[in-house]
Amino acid sequence: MRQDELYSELMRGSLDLLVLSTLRDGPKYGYLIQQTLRDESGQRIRMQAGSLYPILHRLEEEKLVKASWDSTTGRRRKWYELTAAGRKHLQHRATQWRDYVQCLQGLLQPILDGLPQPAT
Amino acid sequence: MRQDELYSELMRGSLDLLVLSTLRDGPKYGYLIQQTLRDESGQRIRMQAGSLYPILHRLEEEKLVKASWDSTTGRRRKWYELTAAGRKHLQHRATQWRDYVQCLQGLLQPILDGLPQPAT
DNA sequence: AGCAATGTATCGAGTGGCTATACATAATCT
DNA sequence: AGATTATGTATAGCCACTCGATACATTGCT
Repeated sequence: MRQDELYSELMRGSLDLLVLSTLRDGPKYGYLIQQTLRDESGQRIRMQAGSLYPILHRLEEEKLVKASWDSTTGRRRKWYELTAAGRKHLQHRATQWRDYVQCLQGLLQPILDGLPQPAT
Repeated sequence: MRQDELYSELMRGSLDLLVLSTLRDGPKYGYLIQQTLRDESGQRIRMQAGSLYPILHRLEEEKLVKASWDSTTGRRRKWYELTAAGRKHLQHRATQWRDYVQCLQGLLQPILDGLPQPAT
């Protein structure tokens, strides 16, 4: 656990999905992927660098992303972008995730009903 | 992977949540938990015995479920039921899951839009 | 008698996330 | 100028976990 009240546990099954989804609109480098997840989730999804980079390397090895170093700036940056296969994979996994959520919803709804609403 | 087109990957982060949720209406034994998940998910969620029993033992150790052997029938059955702490834990995890889903929804919606609808 | 379903359990292999650590550059503060 | 913080990528090792295979016993069916 750790990380106080974050989603570390739940993220286990969808880490690659999280990473791939941040690349949907174009290339990003690792640190920027972290920031994107953090910001777009209202500071709730925090992916550790030690988790992120191994995932990126694996995705690269699986030809789902393509990487290239940025040599123009003094700062070393490795940009990742979806390959065609990567985009297809992302769509497949996203669809699968939506279906899985629907499955769980049925099981959890009776529990969630009768519970106080979350702070919106 | 394996298991063809099931949710093995996605389930990784929510296996204990799945198990606990089947106990919400009363005690069940392992095999029955498997059947419940399978049936209530339209045959899509299949938890292997090799995954289920270690989880149940861990939950028991964590005092989230209480187990007792059924001695009346010839068939060995170990019934599990939620403890007070277990029910609280379940509610907490269910809430957390709902919030996490909402986070991901935002990231995935643009990808899911423009994709063919699933077979309902 | 033979086979499938029911029922619990464990082991070994493979995977995979996370903490800690390392290293380097740019920007900001004092 | 020196120190600290933010930016940026990467790896090693520990730990936890999932799953397929396997084992064993009972019940029901043919």
